[in-house]
Amino acid sequence: MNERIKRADARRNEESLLDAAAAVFVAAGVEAPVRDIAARAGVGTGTIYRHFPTRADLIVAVYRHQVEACAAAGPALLESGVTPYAALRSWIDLFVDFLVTKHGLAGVLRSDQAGFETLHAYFLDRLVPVCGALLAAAGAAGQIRTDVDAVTLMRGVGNLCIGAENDDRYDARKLVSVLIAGLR
Amino acid sequence: MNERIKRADARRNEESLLDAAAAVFVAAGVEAPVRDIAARAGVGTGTIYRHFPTRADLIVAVYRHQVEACAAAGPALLESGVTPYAALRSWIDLFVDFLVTKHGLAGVLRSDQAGFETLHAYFLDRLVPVCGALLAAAGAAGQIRTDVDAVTLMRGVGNLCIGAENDDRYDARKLVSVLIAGLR
DNA sequence: GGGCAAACGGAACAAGGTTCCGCATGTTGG
DNA sequence: CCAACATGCGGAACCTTGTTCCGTTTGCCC
Repeated sequence: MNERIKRADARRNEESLLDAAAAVFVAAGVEAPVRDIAARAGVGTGTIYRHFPTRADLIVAVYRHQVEACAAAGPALLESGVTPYAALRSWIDLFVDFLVTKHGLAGVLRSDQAGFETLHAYFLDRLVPVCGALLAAAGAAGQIRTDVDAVTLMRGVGNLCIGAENDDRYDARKLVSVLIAGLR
Repeated sequence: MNERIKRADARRNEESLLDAAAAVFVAAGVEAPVRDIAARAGVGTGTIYRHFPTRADLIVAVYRHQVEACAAAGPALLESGVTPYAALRSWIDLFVDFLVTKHGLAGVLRSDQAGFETLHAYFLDRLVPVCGALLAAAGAAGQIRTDVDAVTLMRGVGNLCIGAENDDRYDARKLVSVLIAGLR
């Protein structure tokens, strides 16, 4: 049972939708209405739901590449020769950069609204193991306390990034760096 | 121009609404629908809006006492004889306890949805100066770095508390304590 | 008791996510 | 090349939730 062959128009539409969604997310944030994305892609709303069962799945699809890149960066940093703590710090920076530049993503990540479990689960499943490896290495090297687990740290960092974009009195990056400093 | 005298039924309804809202918030979280609160109080939805111009105002009214108590605790802690850093830490603990026990409050605090500016503004206006005093004292005593301002710290702590209630893999209190440790 | 401003209830509206279904259109066997 | 039909499409309709509006009710004061 390999993947079903889709009709050509269906594949084209899926493509358009991903492009449109990416553009709208940049312009209006991740919380942009589904109708706007459909309009931008030149399709009906029903078409979105045939390709992506829920808004969250669309978001996951749009950012999948970047999440994968972030996940891949973890092991690479660990093997790059710097200390485990420095690797952890750099990796967290990557993650924060990713979140902070995606208008509203962090906010929607923590949302417990129905339908966002997919999004949440994907991020956690993909990134927690990577973070865990970095934490374990730094812990084993005696550079940080060992009583903070990867899930908690990832969610904490994600939470700190919420709202970072529309308030210049709030400096998420600095707070994250304070938090990581507190791990020592 | 002292406050207008309200009709007896109006006063009674405002009372019922506050009670009902408090009860519903405990049972179903701060994000419970306005209609549920109205039903519980035995009034129409219009009545809510006559007393509280928006959902956020109702939330503020319900928690005003506790916020005031938290604000008052700041100066008290500073004068209690412990070091400024210990006072800061204790005060943050109070704030975290407050947030973590109010299902969904932290999340809504962060929300940039229209209509929640009131809520946001109230919390910040009331608590930031208190936090600022504690930070300044600890900074002057040379116990912490001085490049993190009160607004940022308050929002960071608030953010860390988001989602603390429905996920036992996430330990908001521990993260906050790591963050405060990172201030040293 | 009567008049009137204050307050009320809940229907109606707006906005956003999601579902549904009649119609259109690729695809494929002949 | 054509016809048959499964696949996919559009967008109206539905649901939930915040908010507004307005005809009706009710407390207060004389």
